[in-house]
Amino acid sequence: MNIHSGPDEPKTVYSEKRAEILRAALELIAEHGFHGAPMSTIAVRAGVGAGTIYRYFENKDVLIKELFLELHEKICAWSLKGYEADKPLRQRFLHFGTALLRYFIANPRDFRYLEQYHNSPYGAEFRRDRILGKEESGGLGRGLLEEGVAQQIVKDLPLAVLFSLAFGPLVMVARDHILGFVELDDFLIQQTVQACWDGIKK
Amino acid sequence: MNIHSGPDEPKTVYSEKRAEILRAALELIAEHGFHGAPMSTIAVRAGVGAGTIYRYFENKDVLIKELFLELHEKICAWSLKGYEADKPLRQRFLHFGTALLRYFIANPRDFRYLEQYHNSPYGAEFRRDRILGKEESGGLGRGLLEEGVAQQIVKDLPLAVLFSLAFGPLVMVARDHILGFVELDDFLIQQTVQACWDGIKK
DNA sequence: CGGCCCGGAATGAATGTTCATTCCGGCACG
DNA sequence: CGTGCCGGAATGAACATTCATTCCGGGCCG
Repeated sequence: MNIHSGPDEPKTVYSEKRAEILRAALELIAEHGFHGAPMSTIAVRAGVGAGTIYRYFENKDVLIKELFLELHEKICAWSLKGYEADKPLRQRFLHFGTALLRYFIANPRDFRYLEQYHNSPYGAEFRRDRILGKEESGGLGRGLLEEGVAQQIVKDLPLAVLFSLAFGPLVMVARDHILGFVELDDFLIQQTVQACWDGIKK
Repeated sequence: MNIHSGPDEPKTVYSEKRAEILRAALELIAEHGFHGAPMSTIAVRAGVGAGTIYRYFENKDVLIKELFLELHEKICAWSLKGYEADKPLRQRFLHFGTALLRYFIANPRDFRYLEQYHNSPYGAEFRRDRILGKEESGGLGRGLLEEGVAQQIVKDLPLAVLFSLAFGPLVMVARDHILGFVELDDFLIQQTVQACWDGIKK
C-alpha cells in the first residue's frame, strides 16, 4: 500500500494510527506550544513508535502543516453550517460570527493550535497566501464584509481594517475564555458578536 | 563595579554591551521568532562573545523576560504621554487607542516581539498576573473601560469582553499593517479607533 | 617615568543535552 | 517462508551554558 497520497488516491488514506498521531500532536502543541512537543512525546501520546510517525508524515514540518490544513477545513465546514444566503446581511454576519466563536469555545485545542501556528515561521507561508489574494482563509467573512461595503451598510474602510474590527475581538475574547478570564455563555456570545457588528456598521 | 544590580543601585547599571545584547535579541526574535534566535547569533549580532551575554543575563529566559519588561515600561510611558484626565471619556479613549496604535506602527519590532512573547510559555506567567488582578498590563485601558461602565456610557459587559472589543481590533490591524496588508495613515488610524469605540459604546 | 603586576571583564572552544530523523531486527499476516 | 509494517535504540545536528584563557586599564615599585 502506498501510504503517501498517490496521484489519484483520495488525498489521505484513512488510518487509525495517522489519526492518533494527529490527535496527539494537536493536544501537545495546543497545550505546550511547538517547544513542548517533541516527536518522541507525540509518539508516546499517540501510542506508536517514534519511527512510525515517519511512515505517515515525511517530517515534522509536514505533520504540522497537514494538521493545520485539517483544522482549517473543519472550521470552514462548520462555519458554513446553517448559512442562509437569503437572509439580510446583518443576520448572516451575526450567524457567522456566533458560529465561529462557538466553535472556538467548543474546541479550545483547535483554537490554541491555530494561534500557535500563526505565530510561528509556519504562519508566514499562510500569510503570503493572503497577500496573493487567496480567498479561502476566512473567505466567507471577507465576502460578507465586501458585500456590506457595496451595500453601504458597513463603514467604508479597507477590507483588512474591517476584518480586524469584526474578528479581532472574537479571537481575543475566545482566548480569554479558554484561558479562564471570562466565562462566555450563549447570551454573552451573542452580545459580543453584536458589538462587533456595531463596530463595523455605518 | 557590580554589574548585577546591587541592593541600592539603580535597577540596571548602564552598559553599552547590555544594551547591544538587548537590541540584538529584540531584532532577531521579532524577525525570526524564538526559534531563529540562538544565543550564538544574538552574540554575533550584538558584536560580543557568546559568553559575554551571561555576564549580563543569568540565562536566556532572563534575557527574554527583561527585554519584555523593558518594552512594557516603554509602552506604558508612551501611552500615558499627553493623557488629559479632565477630558470626556470618549476623547480619552480615542487618544489612548490612537497612541497605542501609533506606537505599534512606529515600532514594529517591539510589537512583533510582544506578540511572540505572549504566544509562548513565557506569556503564561504574564497571564497569571492578569488573573491575580495586577493592574499594570494595559492598566490604563482597563481603567477607562471600568469608568465607562460605571458612567453607563459603555455597554454593560464583562471587562474582559470589553477589553477584547476595544483592543482586539487594534492588535490585529497593527499586525496587518506591519505585515504589509494595509497601509495605515493617520486618518485610517483615527477611523479605526473610532470604530472600536462604536463597538463598545452603548 | 617606565616596566610590572593584578583584578576583573570578555572571549569562544568545549561540554552536555535535547531533539528530529534514520536504521534495523522482529513480528504478523498472507 | 516472504513482505512489509512497527517499535525504539542509535545517530548526528543544533543549542544553551560553562570555564580556562586572554586582554586591558590603572595603580605601584624601582
